[in-house]
Amino acid sequence: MLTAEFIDTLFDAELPEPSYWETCYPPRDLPPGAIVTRFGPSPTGFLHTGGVYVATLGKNLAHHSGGSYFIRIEDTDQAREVAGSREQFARAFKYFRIESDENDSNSKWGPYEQSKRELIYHTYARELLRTDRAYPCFCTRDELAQMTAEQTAAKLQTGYYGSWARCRNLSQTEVTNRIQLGNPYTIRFRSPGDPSKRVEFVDLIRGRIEHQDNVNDIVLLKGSDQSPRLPTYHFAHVVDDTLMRVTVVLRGEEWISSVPVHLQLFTALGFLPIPYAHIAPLMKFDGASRRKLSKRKDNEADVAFYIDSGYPAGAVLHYLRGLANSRFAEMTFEESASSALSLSDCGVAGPIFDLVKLESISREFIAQLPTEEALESLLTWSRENDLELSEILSTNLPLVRRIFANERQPALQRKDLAKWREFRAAYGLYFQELFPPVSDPSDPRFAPVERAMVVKLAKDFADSYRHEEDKEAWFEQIRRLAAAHGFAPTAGQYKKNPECFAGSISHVSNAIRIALTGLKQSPELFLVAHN
RNA sequence: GGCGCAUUGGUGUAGUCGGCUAACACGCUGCCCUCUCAAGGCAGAGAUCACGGGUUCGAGUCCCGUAUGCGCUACCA
Repeated sequence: MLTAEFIDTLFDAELPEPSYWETCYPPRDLPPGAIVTRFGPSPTGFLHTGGVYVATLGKNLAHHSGGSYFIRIEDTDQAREVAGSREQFARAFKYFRIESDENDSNSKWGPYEQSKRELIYHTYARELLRTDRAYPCFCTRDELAQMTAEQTAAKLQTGYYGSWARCRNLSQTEVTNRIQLGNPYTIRFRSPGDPSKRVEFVDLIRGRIEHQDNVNDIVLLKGSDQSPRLPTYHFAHVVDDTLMRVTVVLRGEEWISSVPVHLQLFTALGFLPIPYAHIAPLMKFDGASRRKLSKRKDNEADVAFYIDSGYPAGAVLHYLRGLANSRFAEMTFEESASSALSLSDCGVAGPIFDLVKLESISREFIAQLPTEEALESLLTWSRENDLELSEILSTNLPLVRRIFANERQPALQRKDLAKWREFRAAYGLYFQELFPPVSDPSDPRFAPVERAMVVKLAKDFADSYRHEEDKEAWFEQIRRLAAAHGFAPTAGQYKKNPECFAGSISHVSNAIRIALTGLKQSPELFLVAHN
């Protein structure tokens, strides 16, 4: 066992005692039952859809209980950090309304980046050394890899335990010597685990879970040759969530296996364990099998996919809530946005993230959006993702407003847009800049109406055109036009006696449609003509 | 290999103490409406509730086993 004096030489002489941090971070003054949750993304790339999933649930939980939700950047792996991810995160947090309630300037429980909490971890690491619950380990990565290979070859459990834990009982003299030689070292936890023991704990989503006890002497503090000298996830989780006074740890189910270690750490540090809620990960089909939605393989795993395509946040969030708990899927958008999540009602199997379903929800979402909100949403999206469209829209604002008022009025429920990126294809016909007019009467799109007929129809339509304000009256002139050229004036008549006519009214209106819009499909011609 | 978690139509789920002729939404097919596309209306196909045992008058539901999938087994989170 190392002496207290020796242990202190391993750390900064000014390093505070635990009592200091504990007074810095008192429990929050919150109503009874209030829940504090946190979301801890790592800046190792883009924000994962699963991150938004967990974050929005955590925020819901906190807010509906009168508690607090915060984001803590878990940047303890400096080697894997990707430049620019923090900016990407900020954009995504804003878009999906999962911004932190707390930050370094409005709260005393910060800092909210783990790399800035270095001293806190050091204090507690020193504390564990002092009580002999931790020890310095000089094993190199190569040695560790070698050890794992041997264990695998011998079909033994891999890890740093038992006789494999070579640095577990180093004498103070050995430790001193190796430090003087300049050997870098980590601080490892002296696990009190008993391999024959099983631990039991209650998960807020899954109920009782049983697990083999942890026997691994996991790393607490990473290499002494690094600066800042940061903790592993396990250690940071226990220290931070305790000091930051988190009351429910909501995280992915991949952490279930680590709970025994975490429980040991809470005990070793004299902390009270925090209730866990392990949520199933979003899945994805890959051929016949399913797998976790992957950052590498699936572009819908990157939240930028939704932002750039212009899926409204409200639609995505609604879908995500429904995935977690199907009760939400049955609700209206307003209800689901304002209802409290119940952890025990959450599913335990990883749901398949289905883009088709999202599109359906998103179409409905955009369709029910009040005109002004839809307009605002479209303009915001185009400003950031389609500058050309943005300019066309802003120079034609009255027209855009009219289109939205006529076509996008919620009562019509025209569900033709799942995302704003589709606006060009669906509504470009209203903007001269966005479609090439069809002027060639032999254009194949007019088929089966023949060239000569196209010319006649177009000429007559233009010559006799009257801008009627009533929809039926307006379309009546198309019917007259059709009848004048031997086409059936209604689809019903053509259907009954196709041999009596040159064609159906639909052929005529299609010819007009194409001439007018360049498209084979469009909203009602009456609306086209009036915008 | 060890350990954990999961498994209800194509997809997501509901199915509280066993009473199921297994429900809802999306998707799919057909019809109706209709100037086209949507939307809407109507109808339909699609599930021996992963498999095998057991308990029971009765099992999607309880128990045991198997399979499959996912995860953990890192100085990644």
